[in-house]
Amino acid sequence: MSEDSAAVLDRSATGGEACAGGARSKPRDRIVAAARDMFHAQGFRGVGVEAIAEAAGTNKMTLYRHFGSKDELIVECLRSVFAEGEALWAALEERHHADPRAHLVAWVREKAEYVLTDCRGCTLANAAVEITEADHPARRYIEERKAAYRVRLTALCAAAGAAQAELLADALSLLLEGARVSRQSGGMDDPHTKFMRTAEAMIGAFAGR
Amino acid sequence: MSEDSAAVLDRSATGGEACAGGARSKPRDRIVAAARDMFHAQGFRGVGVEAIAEAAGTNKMTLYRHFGSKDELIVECLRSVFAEGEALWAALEERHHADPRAHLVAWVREKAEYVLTDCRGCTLANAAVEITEADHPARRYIEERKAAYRVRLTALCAAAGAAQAELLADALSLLLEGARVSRQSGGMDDPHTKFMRTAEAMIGAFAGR
DNA sequence: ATTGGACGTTACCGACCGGTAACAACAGCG
DNA sequence: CGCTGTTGTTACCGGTCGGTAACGTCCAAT
Repeated sequence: MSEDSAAVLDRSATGGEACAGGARSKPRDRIVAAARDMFHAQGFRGVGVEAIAEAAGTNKMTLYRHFGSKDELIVECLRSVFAEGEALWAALEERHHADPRAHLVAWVREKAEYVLTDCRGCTLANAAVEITEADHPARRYIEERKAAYRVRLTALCAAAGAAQAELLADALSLLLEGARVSRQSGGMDDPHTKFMRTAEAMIGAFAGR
Repeated sequence: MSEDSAAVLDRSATGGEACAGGARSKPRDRIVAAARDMFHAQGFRGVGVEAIAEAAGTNKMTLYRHFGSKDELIVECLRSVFAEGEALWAALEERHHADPRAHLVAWVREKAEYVLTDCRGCTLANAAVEITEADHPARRYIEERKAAYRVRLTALCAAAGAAQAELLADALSLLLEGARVSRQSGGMDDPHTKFMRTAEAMIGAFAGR
């Protein structure tokens, strides 16, 4: 009952690089990997640091040697999540750098698939819902990143020839965020389908066909 | 520091009836009223029963005489929130019973104003995000109510002459849910404005003009 | 006036949580 | 080899939380 979940999630947390041999990744990386999963699945307030350390195959003391507090660990997890999103965006950009409109609908498709796969929504948005302390460091970070994401999506919509790029970008954001939260609260079958259909219809309406 | 917040929220929690004289409403009603506010503002896991009882001008023991557990109280609060939504819907229906399309855009307007006013989103959806236990009684309730709300909105869209009533209803739901959560995570100025503009444009596209 | 039921008050319980101290084991590296 | 920095282990602290027991108080109905 003690070490049954140790080396299970021995992923390399830096990206997709293989960790040579049977060598475990460094404790810090395992901690943020485990914390990301558990925070996402059970909520930030629903997971204790001890459980995180155990799931990461280490212990609480080591965790606190790398992160000054649970709140710092939370912020680091959000950073990690956002970085992953950045990587996905960069991949899309590279694949469709010549055709912004194709980039945009590829983005919609990807997000739709993500909504289909994961039933616990956007970690950033969930954090905003769950972390209510106004001065929590995670709040500032979330706002920054959501804003940054918005200007990028707006730029893409503009590049795709949208009539009102900002309005289209915001509408798409609303739809996506709504699809993710609707997935959690039930009451709608296949929100990702509805998201994709409406989003693509919207792109068609704003950016010609 | 002890009884400074006692008789402050002495609202009659049954609706709009005036409570005659200076008579306080019953403890049970004050408890759910206080709990609703605090859960909404600070999250379900972020508020303790003792704080709720104190804010309601009573004490923990009385709270547990009315509610078997904190989880039961949570469900009761969700029930109360939903009942309030029902009342608002009924009022709209009565005012626009002859014109479903007017009813629909009035609904959009009302929700837009709500998004503008309240910065902590939909209590039902927040609960779905925050309460991660799969077997929590609140989960079942949320799913039921969201589903019920959906069939009603779909019926309204159909009555308003929408081409694809279900798709329109779901799209509006996505937009609304997205607007509410976007209000919390920042990154967008005036989500309610964007919600109203896109929603009305959508109604126009689906239900003629 | 008596009674019964709802409410208030205090104290308490066990469990958990975030965070820390102290010390042992272990690596790599000169 | 010895040294240094990272990790593992255990035990502990204060605080908070959900929930309960026991008893006192008040009011309303009979």
